[in-house]
Amino acid sequence: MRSIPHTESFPAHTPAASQVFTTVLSHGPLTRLEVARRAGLSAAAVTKAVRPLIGAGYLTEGADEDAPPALGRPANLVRVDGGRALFIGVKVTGDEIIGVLTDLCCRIRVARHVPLTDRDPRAVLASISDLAQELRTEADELGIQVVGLGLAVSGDVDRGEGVVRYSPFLEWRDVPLAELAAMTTGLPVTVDNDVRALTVAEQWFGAGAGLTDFAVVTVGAGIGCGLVVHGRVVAGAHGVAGEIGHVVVDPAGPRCHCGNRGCVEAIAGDAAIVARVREVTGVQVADTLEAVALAHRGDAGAREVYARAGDAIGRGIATVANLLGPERVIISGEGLAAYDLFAEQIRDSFAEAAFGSAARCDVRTRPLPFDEWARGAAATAIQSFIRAAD
Amino acid sequence: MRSIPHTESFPAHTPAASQVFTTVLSHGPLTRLEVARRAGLSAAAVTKAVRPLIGAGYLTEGADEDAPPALGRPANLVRVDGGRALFIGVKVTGDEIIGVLTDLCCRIRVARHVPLTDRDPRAVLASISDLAQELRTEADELGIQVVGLGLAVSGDVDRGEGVVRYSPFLEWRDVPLAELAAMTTGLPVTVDNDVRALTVAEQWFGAGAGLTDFAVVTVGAGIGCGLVVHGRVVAGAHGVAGEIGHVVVDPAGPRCHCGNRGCVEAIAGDAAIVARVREVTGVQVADTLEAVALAHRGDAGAREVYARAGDAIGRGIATVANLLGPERVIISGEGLAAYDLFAEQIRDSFAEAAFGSAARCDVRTRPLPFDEWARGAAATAIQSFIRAAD
DNA sequence: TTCTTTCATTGACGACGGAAAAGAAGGCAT
DNA sequence: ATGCCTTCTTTTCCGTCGTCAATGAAAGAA
Repeated sequence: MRSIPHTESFPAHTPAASQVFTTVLSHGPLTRLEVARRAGLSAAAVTKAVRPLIGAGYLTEGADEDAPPALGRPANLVRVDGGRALFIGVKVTGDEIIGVLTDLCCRIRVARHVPLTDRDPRAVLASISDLAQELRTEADELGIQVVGLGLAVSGDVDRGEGVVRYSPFLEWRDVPLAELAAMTTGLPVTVDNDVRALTVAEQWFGAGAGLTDFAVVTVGAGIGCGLVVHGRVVAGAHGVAGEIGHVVVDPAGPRCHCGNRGCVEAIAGDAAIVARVREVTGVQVADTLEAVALAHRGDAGAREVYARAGDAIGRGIATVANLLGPERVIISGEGLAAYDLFAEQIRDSFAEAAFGSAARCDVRTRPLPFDEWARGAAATAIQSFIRAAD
Repeated sequence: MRSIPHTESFPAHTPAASQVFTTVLSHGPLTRLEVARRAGLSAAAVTKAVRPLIGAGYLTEGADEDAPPALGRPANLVRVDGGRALFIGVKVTGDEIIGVLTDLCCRIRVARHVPLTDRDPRAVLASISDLAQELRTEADELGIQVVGLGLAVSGDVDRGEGVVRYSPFLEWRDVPLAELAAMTTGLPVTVDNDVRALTVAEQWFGAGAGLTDFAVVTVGAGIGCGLVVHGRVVAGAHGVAGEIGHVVVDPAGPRCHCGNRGCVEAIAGDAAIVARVREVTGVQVADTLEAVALAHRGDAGAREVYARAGDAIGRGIATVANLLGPERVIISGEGLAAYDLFAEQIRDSFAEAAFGSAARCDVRTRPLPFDEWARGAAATAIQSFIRAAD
C-alpha cells in the first residue's frame, strides 16, 4: 500500500464511514437501518456517514422497485455506484500478465492479457505500464477515472511496504514494485501476494462476504491457500502463510521441488499430475488438458491419479479445518476444470480427515475465470482506496 | 463469559483504559510514556487512563530503585498491584481437578488438587465448589477478595455462552457450566477450553506477551495447540480449532482413536508412545515414566520411538507454521519431561518440513508445572474481569 | 381522515483521545 | 549556587464521533 501520486481520495474519514461503506459494498443494496444493524452502529450514525458518500457519488439511493409492498414507510436502499471509479488489477505470472479494468464493485469491465518474455523487473514494469495505459484508455472512453492499480504477484510480498521480497517464478528479490509502478503510472499502487489478493476479492465480493473465518484454496500449477481469521487476511509474520501446497500429506509420497516428500502440491499440482499420468498410463500427455481428456475418456490409470490428487487436497483442507475451524472453505483455481475428476475424493478425504465438528465446515467450489486473479489484484486496490482515508 | 453475581467491577470503561491496563499487565512496570508508545496512544491519554486505575488500587506507581541515573526527570514506573484481587482457576480432567489461587498478575499463591471419582456434572460441580471454597478461605487469610473463577475443560467449549458443548473425557454434552458454577460459588465464572486457556496465559503472562501471532503446542496424553492470530485466540467457527493432534502426518501410521491413521497424537501421544515402546522393546512399561526411564537408560528401541514422536510433533508444528506463519511456537505440556528425548528430532523435522521463511519461526519450549493448566483457567478469569467493563 | 407502522433525520449531548503548552524533577555546566 | 537542559508527566482546551431521544416522512389500514 503506497500512494505517492494524488488521484482522488475517498471521503471516509471515520471508522464508522469505512465500515458503512464496506458493508454496503459487500452486502448489496441495504436500507440504512439494515446497514446499522450489520455494522453494529446506530441508525443516526449511518445517516451521517452515508450523506457525504452520496454527495461524493460513491453511494446512490433509490427505492427497491420490485419489493413487496409492506407496512410503514418504504425503505430507501443504499447501494454502491460501481461506475463512480475504476480500478486496474494486474496479475503477473512467469509468462504472461493479465490485466482487468473493474468498477468500484469489482465487476470486470475489460480484460486483457499479454505474454511476458522477459522477467527482468524493468521489462515487467514496462509491460505493466503499457497494459495499464491501455486499460486507462478504455476507462477514458467510458468517461470514468481510474483511481487505483493493484498488482498481484506470487511469492513473498510485503503489501505494507509494496515490496516483492521473493518471487520464485519471476526470480525477483526485494523489488519495490509499488514505488516503481506508482512512478511510471502515476496511480496509487497496491502490491500483494496473488492468493491473498484472491482472498480479498472473495472476502469483499465473493463467497466469503460476511464471514470472519474462511479459507480459499486454489488448485492449479501450485496449490495455494488464503486464510481469513478474525475478519482479516492472514499474512504471516515472515511473509509466509497459507502454504497448504507444502503441507505433507504422505511422507512416502513423491518428492516435491521444496525438497520434501508428499506435499499436497507434489501430488495434486499440475506438473505432478501430468508426470504421474505419464508414468501410470504410459501416455505422453503434454499438459493438464491432455491429462484431463485422458481421464475423461475413462482411462483408469489417469482417473486414479486424479483421485489421489483429490485425496491430497481433501487432506490438506482437513488440516486447515482442524487447525483453524473456518466457517467455509472455497475451492477455486484453474485446476477446477478437472473438478469432476476429484471432487468426490476431495469431499470423502476431507470428511474422513476432519476432526469432530471441523467436518461441519462448508466446503464449496467456485469457478475461476482466467481473469479472476487479476480481479483479486483490483480488489486489493479497491481496499486500499477505501482505507487510504484512515 | 458470564457474570450473574456482582462481586467487584473493574474501572476500565474506555478502550484506552483496557489497553493501558493490559499493556502494563503483560509488559511489567513501564513509564507512562512507554505505555503510550506500546499501546499506540498519546501520553495524555495514558495519564488519564492510569489515574482511576491507581485510585481503585489496580495499578501502583513508584520510581525504579535500581535504575541507572539518567538525564531528565526520573521516570515513574506504573505496575499492576497483583495483590489487589485474587482469582481462582480450576482445570477439570477426567480423574482429578486442579485448583489454583492466583493474584491479578496471575502468580500462583496456592495450588490444590483433589481426585475426581464421579464425572457426573453435579458431582464435578460439587468438587469444584468445595475446592473453590477452600481456596477462598485461603484468600480470606490473605485478606484479599476473590473476584473471579475460571474453569478449563478439554473438548468443545463455548466460552461466550459458558457451556461445555462436548467433552469426551468427562462424557459431557451441553453442560451450562458457567451458570451452574456461578450459582454455587457466587463468583463470576469463565469457562473455556483448556488449551485455549493455557494460550491466554501465555499471551498475557508468558512467552506470547506482545506477540500478535503465535501458537502453543501441548505435548502429553493428547497433543493440543492453541493459536493466536491477529492478537486474538482462535476459537473456530464450530468450536474446533488447534487440533494439531489430529493432523495426519503419516497415512500409513498407527490407527488413532479418531478413526484415522497417523495422526500426530497416534504417534506422539502418551498412550501411543507407551504402546509402541512395549511393542518395539518387549518391555511391558506401565506408563510414560517407565517408558522415559527406559529410553534414558539408553534402550535403542525406546529412543527410536521417541525420535519418531519428535518427528511427528515437528511435522505438526511445521504444518502450523506453513499455514499461519506465526512469530513463535511455544512447546509445553507434561510430555516435556521427556523433552531431551525428542527435542532434536522436533527441531530437525520442523526445519525440514517448514516451507521457506516459515522456518524462521521461533520454536521454543517452556516447562509446564502441574498447576499450569489451572493457571490458564485463572488467566481467562482475569481476562473476563478486565473486559467485563466493556 | 386519522392512526399505525416503519424508515430516516435532526440536534443536543457526552465521552474520548489528541495537541500543545506548562509543570516537575532531576542532572550538568558555569 | 544558579540557571539551563533534558525527560517525564500533567493540564487545559478542543475537535470528533457516535448515541439518545425526539421529530419528521411516507406509506397502508381503519
